[in-house]
Amino acid sequence: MSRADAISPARLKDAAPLFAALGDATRLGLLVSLCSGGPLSVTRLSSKFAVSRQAITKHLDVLSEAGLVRSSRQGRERIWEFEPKRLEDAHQYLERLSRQWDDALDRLKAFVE
Amino acid sequence: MSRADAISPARLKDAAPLFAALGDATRLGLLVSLCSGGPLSVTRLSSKFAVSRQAITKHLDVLSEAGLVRSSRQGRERIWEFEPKRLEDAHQYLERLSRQWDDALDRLKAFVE
DNA sequence: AAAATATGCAACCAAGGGGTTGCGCGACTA
DNA sequence: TAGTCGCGCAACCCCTTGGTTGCATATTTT
Repeated sequence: MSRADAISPARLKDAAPLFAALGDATRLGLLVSLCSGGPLSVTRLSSKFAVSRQAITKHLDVLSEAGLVRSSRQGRERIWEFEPKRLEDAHQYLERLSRQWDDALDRLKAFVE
Repeated sequence: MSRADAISPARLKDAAPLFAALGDATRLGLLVSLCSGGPLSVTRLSSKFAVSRQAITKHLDVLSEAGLVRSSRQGRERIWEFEPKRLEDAHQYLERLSRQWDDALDRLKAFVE
């Protein structure tokens, strides 16, 4: 058990933009909407927030770039939907960190005894 | 099981700065260092990265503001250490999101049948 | 065909972020 | 007492970000 793999710099560079995408209240709100409300169009999403449609589009682009969301054209609408895979990545990354912390504590404990 | 609590806007506003703090490769690197390497001083941390000591100080301030790290004075040095509680918050937040997603899928499934 | 709707694209703007350099000051060390 | 070491503070810089408005374009709807 435990004894986590070291966190490589490459993995850091991968994880940072992912967390950065999550680091905005509006974007988190969008994720929540898409998560629990199913696929939605841009304007329908915009109506839930206090900023312009274009601003929402930019946020969706950021989320898309991070792989947290996916879009498809349907007639004159663009429909956005949640993409759970990348969220799992973020999850795993946090776990890796806290596991590393636990290991360090274990080592310290072993050293004291 | 499941049927997650709704994610309140208040919680969004709390989570966003936390993820934002994690959204930078250098800061993630600092966390990894403090996580597995134990408490360290600013200059000692700086030596591990390609940027100036002052830049590292700024990053540490951001992490501290987010509650991910804690500092204390020791002689002429300032020692920084990892603070696991907030990381747990981030972790829980992600779980809440994915649980909400799973619930939505369950509802859809139930509807189809 | 005309009107309405949904989106895309571009320009622009203010603020914040990540980085630097320079300097001053308190705290150890020789 | 000098010197060195570790930090903090402030000013400055450039680029990114989150936001806006205005207009063009494609797709329905009437």
